[in-house]
Amino acid sequence: MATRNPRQAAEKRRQILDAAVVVFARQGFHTCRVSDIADEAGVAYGLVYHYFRSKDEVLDTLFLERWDVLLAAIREVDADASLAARDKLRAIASFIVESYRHDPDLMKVIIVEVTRAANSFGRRHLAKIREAYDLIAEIVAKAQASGEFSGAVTPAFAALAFYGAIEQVLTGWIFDLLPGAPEDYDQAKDFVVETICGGLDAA
Amino acid sequence: MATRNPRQAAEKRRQILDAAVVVFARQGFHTCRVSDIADEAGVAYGLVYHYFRSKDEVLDTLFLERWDVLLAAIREVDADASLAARDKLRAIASFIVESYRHDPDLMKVIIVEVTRAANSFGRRHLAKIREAYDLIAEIVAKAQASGEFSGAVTPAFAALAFYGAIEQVLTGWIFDLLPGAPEDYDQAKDFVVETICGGLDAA
DNA sequence: GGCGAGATTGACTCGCCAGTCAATCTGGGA
DNA sequence: TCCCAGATTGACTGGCGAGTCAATCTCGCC
Repeated sequence: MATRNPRQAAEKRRQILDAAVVVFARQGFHTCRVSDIADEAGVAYGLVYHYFRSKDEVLDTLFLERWDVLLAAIREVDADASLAARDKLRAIASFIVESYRHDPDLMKVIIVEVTRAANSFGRRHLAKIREAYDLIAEIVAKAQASGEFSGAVTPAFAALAFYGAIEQVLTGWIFDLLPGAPEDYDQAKDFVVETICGGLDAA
Repeated sequence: MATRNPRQAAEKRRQILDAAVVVFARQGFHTCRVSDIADEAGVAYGLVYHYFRSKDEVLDTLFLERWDVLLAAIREVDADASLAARDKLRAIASFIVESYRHDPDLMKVIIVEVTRAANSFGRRHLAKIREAYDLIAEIVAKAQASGEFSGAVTPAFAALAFYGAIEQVLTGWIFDLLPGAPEDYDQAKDFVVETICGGLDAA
């Protein structure tokens, strides 16, 4: 075989994906040109099309890669029977916030260009996004059955409110609507859980 | 003056705006062509540019018109000293849900194309959108000062969670993630307030 | 009845950029 | 050393659609 080391090919592909994250985060998916990605990656224009069928596929890849990690994390949390529902939600909130802390550009791209892009990409990945809602709803449903949560609200609704609150906070950080210092990250995890589980009402 | 009845000009303009709502809701802002708007309005292509400087300005106009109504509604609710904070939030949730019931296409366009379009239009109108968050945060802050709400969470955070929950529910209706029958609309108002104020925890 | 300001028309221009492709390079195997 | 599959290059094309503009129409006024 005359194929170059397949490791190197994978690295080039990765290099393009990483460059895409930077460019998408900086300029937005629709505003940037494919040549911007190639330039950022230090690679010729055409090579992007050697590794990906289209500009769309680059973003799809970034999203699916990361979202599958998120889904796996939620499933793992849910499987831990020793955790109360409140702690499970805490763990999920924590995972998402830590994802943002670890790679804010990637999370920005996923939220801004996919999750919140209800037309273009959000619509295409609706089923995938919905999986996360459903998993969270399942946790709520079990907690309601066991009496840990009240049954005043449907699980589907609770899941939407929970996920919506987290996403809104990340969006707040992304667009400087909310202070985003390191200590705010940890506080946010508590705030989300406290608000959704405990409510705003005085005790 | 040789100007045609200014009433008729205003009506033509309105006609174009209404057509734009239909087209944007159906096809999305980026996917539709200006000629689609003109066709839907039963008007020549060029006339759109007689009344609006650009395609963007059409959407800007739709958003600002409606958002100002929302801001006015929130201010009015807030000004009513006889209302508890919980009731104020209930009234705001109700107003938004009723807006959706009354004109789902318009609300879809505003949410999908502006409010959640964090890059393009969402960014342009960030300050305007933020006004709503700030108004809600103010209500929370006063309730915390009076002891109605606990101080466990910052007002800015509570406002984001509250607004995020409502928007997520509307998004759920828009994309059929959540049942959207008439009775669900009224239930949703209670759910949002119940979740944010009362929390999921069993009493 | 005829004038003219503004309304209305729609064919056309023009820039942009995703995607193509033929040419060139490179490195591992024989 | 030579060969060639696959990697890499970047100039080029093709289509699309926003915005322009000169021509035409319409209606209120004198």
